[in-house]
Amino acid sequence: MSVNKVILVGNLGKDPELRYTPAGAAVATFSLATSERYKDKEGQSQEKTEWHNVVAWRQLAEICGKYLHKGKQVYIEGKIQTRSYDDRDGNKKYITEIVADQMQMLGSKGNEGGGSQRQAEPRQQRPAASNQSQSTPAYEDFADPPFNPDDDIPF
Amino acid sequence: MSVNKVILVGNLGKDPELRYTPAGAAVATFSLATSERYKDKEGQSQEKTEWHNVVAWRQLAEICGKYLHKGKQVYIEGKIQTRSYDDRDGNKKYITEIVADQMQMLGSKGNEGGGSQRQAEPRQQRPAASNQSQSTPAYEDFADPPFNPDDDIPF
Amino acid sequence: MSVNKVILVGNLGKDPELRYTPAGAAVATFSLATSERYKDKEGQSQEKTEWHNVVAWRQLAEICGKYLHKGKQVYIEGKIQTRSYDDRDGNKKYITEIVADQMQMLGSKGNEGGGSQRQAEPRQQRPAASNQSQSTPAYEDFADPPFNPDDDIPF
Amino acid sequence: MSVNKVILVGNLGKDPELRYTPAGAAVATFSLATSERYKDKEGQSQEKTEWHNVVAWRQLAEICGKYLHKGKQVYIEGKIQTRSYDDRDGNKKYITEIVADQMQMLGSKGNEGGGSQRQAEPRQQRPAASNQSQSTPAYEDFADPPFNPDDDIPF
DNA sequence: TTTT
DNA sequence: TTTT
Repeated sequence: MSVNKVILVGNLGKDPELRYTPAGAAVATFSLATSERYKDKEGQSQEKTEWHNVVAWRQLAEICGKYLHKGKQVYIEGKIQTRSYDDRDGNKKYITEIVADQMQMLGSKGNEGGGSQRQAEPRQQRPAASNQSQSTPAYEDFADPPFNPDDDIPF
Repeated sequence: MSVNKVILVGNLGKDPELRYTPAGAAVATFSLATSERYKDKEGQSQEKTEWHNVVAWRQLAEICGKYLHKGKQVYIEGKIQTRSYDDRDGNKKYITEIVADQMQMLGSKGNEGGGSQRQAEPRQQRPAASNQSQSTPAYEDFADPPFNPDDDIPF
Repeated sequence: MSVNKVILVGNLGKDPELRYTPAGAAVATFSLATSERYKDKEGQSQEKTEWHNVVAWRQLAEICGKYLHKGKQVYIEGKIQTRSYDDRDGNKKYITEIVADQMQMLGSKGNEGGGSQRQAEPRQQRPAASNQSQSTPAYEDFADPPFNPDDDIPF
Repeated sequence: MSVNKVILVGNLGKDPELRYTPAGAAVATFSLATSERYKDKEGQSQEKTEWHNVVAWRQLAEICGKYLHKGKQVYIEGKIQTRSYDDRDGNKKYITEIVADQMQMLGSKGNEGGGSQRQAEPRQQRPAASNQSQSTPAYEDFADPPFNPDDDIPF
């Protein structure tokens, strides 16, 4: 009896992070920028950027991990989800994420943004150790119903 | 060069809050529940509810303030926006909101939820003094480009 | 590399038609009205109604056939598809349809429109013989890739 | 009380046609391809292309006429509209169009498709005489409420 | 053919 | 805090 749908077209701020749950489920996370032009009070054209935390699971995570990179323009369809976690100081914090269920790469050839990779081939996998995200806090009590990754989430 | 679009169909958890900026711009805020059914590991049907902070401005705010109420089912179209504020303890916090640019009341007659008002007529205006939101922190440094409410935001 | 998405909220003009392909795949069709208010040149408020041909397949078709009825308000998500057929006079005609992949009933209790059934229980199944649609022409050369109903479509 | 929304990401099949109503309102039309991959019965990957007739009005029409061209990838948001007309033989025909209310060019630099123009600058205006669309029939009885172009539509 |  |  309800709808929770998000549609984004934007560019990745960094290469995506691809990790695996202990049970082996792939999870990709990346931040996506959308920007909006507007006129300020002086009539000057300004730009405001919104950063979205995007999460993809399983097969879609693998695809994101392989083919997306910093600067890439993508279409994302998903839902909004807010989860809470405790930071190092024990404060409860909330983070809102977009759980992607569809992704389309846009501007195929030549629109590879400012990223370090520009080829259409899969990005090279970086070692897991250097793969720690700074931006997204760890899931402490995770429960994403549709996918049931019944164990710790690696971010 | 980007798209930031949200589509929600859900029910209001409470009556909306309607306030005015010093410059006279109307602002309505309300929380909207969307829920999702899923099967847990035991195969039991479960429900997970997501709460969305919705903000409407100007004419749309007036309409929301007048016609929406607790339990009402609505269609919302808007964009995702995250702003930061400092809580009482001086900690920087972030809140993600849906800035509505379209609202449609659904299920008109008879689907008035569990709210206190059930008529199609405007809800009675409550005194501004009792109108303080608990749920949404004050805007300290607000800048919503399209609307430019150039002064303090009352929540 | 592309997106084809439709989101509709409207009311059924008639009860849906539920049929089965020779291979046993369920197909539901119904027309859905969306309407728009506008001011004419004289400043009079007018209404313009748009009728959408909606098609649902398989499990979603069964649900539509069982629970939807004339007047019911629904949310539909799907894609636009145009197919051609030859009418009785041998003229090539085109019909644009919305192939639904998600449906949500709205305004649950009390918003059952002007239909003949108002209960939440499944609508009674009518005999297949009386089930011929007037409104949607027969598929002659049908190919809906995702579903591959590899045989004649009964409308 | 209803929603009629379309979201497309696709590529233009030709340069857009830009015309003006007698009253001076700009109208741009173009066809947009979206395509979908699927597996056929033999498990072979196939592609199915859907062509959408897109119409834009006024300022958006001018922008489309100036900056879009064959092959360009765009994001379109709008509504579905079906209108009827009589063809040369006096047969009533129906055409379904997407009336755009938002357009975003995608894949900015380098993703200019197979078109004849590849620069970011405005396309050169072609003489109106050579501007007759083959693909979209003339409006005979046109009434687009929000815009009220109160005269003949040039296609 | 629906609904407000 | 809603709704089914």
